[in-house]
Amino acid sequence: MVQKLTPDFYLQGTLTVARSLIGCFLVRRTEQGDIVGRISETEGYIGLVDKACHAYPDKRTMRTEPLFHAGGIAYVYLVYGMYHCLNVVSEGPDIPCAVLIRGAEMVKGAELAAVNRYGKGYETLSKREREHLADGPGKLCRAFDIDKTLNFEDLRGERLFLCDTYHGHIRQAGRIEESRRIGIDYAEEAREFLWRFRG
DNA sequence: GTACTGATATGCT
DNA sequence: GCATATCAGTACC
Repeated sequence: MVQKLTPDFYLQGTLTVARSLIGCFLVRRTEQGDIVGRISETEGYIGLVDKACHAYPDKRTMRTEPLFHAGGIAYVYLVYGMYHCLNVVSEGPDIPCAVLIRGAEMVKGAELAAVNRYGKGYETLSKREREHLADGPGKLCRAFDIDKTLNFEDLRGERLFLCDTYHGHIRQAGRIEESRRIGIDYAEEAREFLWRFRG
């Protein structure tokens, strides 16, 4: 059975959501089957106080629009002209914030993920390739076939959703490590915030 | 394992 | 024009 995260889950504080997402399952439902990963790394971004957030300080543009919606939808954007990043929008409407999904461990659909990432079957991957299928935000989006067509997508929908139980797999999170976020050296004091979670 | 480099498109000054 | 919530490849150790 599959237990999707409830609407209330996404309305909690961003850092609570970021922390609670560790161990949850990200499901990408495609015509060929489900691609499923256990979320292992997240980062919180809080628009009103966080210079690293695209919506700082309360900056509402076409790009940041999803961040201003109520929690529970996807914010997908392009970085460095090449890679997509998936965020889970959190908290209520008009409070721009989200959780970046930075990495996942494959649970199901590794074959599909291998084709998406490397254009070849899982069995033909090197050990190195197998271990890095979705261990970064850009890699995860490639593996899960996530691009801007999923921007604004309802995360309780059919194409992309989050759950804490997926057919016998149950959320497990032991100790969760907090650390500084990655790739935001421009963000002054916000660099120091311990808003990255791993577990 | 770390260090460096180049590729690339979009959103904003 | 310029900066960017990244990655793969290479060269090391």
